[in-house]
Amino acid sequence: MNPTDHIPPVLTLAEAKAQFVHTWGVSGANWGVSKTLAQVHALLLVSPGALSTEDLMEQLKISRGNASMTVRELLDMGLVYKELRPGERREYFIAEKDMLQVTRCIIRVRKRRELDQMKRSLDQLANLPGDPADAEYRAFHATLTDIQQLATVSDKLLTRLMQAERSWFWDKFIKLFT
Amino acid sequence: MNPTDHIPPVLTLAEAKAQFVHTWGVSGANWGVSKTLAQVHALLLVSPGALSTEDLMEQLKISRGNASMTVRELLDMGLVYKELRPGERREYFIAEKDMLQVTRCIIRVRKRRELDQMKRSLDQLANLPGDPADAEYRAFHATLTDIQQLATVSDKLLTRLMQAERSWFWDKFIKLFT
DNA sequence: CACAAGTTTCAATAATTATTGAAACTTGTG
DNA sequence: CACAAGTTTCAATAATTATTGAAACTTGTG
Repeated sequence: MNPTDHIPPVLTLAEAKAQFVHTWGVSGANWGVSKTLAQVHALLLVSPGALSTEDLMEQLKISRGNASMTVRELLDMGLVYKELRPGERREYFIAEKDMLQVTRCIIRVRKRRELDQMKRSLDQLANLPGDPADAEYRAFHATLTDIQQLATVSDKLLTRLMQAERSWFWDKFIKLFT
Repeated sequence: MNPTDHIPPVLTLAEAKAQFVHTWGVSGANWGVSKTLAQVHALLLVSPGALSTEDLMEQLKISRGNASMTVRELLDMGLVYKELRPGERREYFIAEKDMLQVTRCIIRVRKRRELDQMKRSLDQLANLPGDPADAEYRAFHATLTDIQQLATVSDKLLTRLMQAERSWFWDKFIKLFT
């Protein structure tokens, strides 16, 4: 009896990939993107080569329209690239595999959606005139200013993280926290 | 003509508060909590005193059930406290006004929902055995390891931010980025 | 320019998530 | 313990968001 015979792999590679796609899909829903978007991203991340719309439809069992729109959104986010093959009409897609780049894209997209928009509304409100002698006004204004300051700090932190070079900020963080 | 006569306040305090509640509600939706939850939080943040369920229902035009569940969720998150008044059945609620505390609560809740759960699933997958001679397996494993490392760094960063004392980490960040 | 092989759009529909409101429950008091 | 004054639960419904799939569109080629 071969000594490795009795240690069967728990999952085949294909099964592990499928599970990753599933997991990433669930996580995506928690992150505020659609399950399909996360799954398409996951599938492209673990596929060595580029995939066509047809491949995505088939492997994830989604419609052509869904595949088309989702892929376009991933292209907009910068998480996926088009791969054109000479002499072929069909478009292929390949994921950005460098996790530093992926992180940057995700931070950029989420910052825009979650922070920038709020900041714009707050700036407007915080500058409103009011009677500085009115205690209620002062309280309101103080709360708003606090929130604004927080938003500003978060903004700058995220901007730095986004621009970080692997060599500098990133390594610094890894060293600090690993 | 008094020189200030022709500069009427653009909004009254009440209007500004209403607008803040609205803004915070819209932002809340982008942050992955329900609009109502964000609005209740906003209203409590800008109210000098504590409010009852009845007050919330009336001011935000929401049902009793909604108010009750939303307030409980905010209590669970640690963003809102109960205020009990001797001799009264009715419960009043007051928001945590210290923005450092508020930030901690939000980080904690979001980390749990968005990161911790994903990390658990990933850890399981990344430890799967496979044939190290298989290039496809190595690629898959490398991607997973990268993601895992990223998740770990994010986790530690957020944990630090969460435990940060105003005097230390917080000021450091403010200085670094303001 | 007609056609083949694709992609994109978008109205209809399905799936999901949030909200209502009435009934059940809780708790303090005479 | 009966009642008053609240709170909570949860099934039904409303609102929102995601998905489908067919029609319109695009683009390269004989």
